[in-house]
Amino acid sequence: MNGTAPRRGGKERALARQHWLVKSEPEAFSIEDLERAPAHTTSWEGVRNYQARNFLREMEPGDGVLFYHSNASPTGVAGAAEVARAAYPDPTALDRRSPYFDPKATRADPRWSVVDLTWRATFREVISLDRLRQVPALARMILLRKGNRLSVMPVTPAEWKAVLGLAGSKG
DNA sequence: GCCAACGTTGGC
DNA sequence: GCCAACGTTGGC
Repeated sequence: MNGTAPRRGGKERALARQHWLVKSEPEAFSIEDLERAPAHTTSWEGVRNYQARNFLREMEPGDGVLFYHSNASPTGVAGAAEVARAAYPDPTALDRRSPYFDPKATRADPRWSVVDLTWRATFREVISLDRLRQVPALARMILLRKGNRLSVMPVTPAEWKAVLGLAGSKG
């Protein structure tokens, strides 16, 4: 008993994959861009909101991610991805030439995090906001709450299932 | 382009 | 610690 045995943070996390939604303006980075990226994978850079960052830090490899197009036509869920690598420091926060540079970030305290995401699917049609709002199972989705501006947010298993169901059906 | 909603900053 | 000013997000 040397007290160094690692404490697993609860079995529930090891058993249950979690689900998330990330937003992106397709003009900046779209689901098609992710599909075309090397190894279908990108690091999710530039999150500069603490609540969103904290969600990034909860992600684990294998978690499912809905990919949402904001400021688009139509705006809506455009595809799905998967967490490929858990959170690590966002290098763009320390890069003076990056639009995401944060003068308050330091190597000792980088402040911001990224995860790596791998493309899983591009939906044949974007599931529009209007469509999402019609689905009773999604009534409480964070995405649909008035005034919501989070760019990274959790999705319940039921919501995940419902959205993928819409993606698989004709709409 | 407009504007509501929200987060952050900074003066006090 | 309060809160007004400001900047940003994102739907329309």
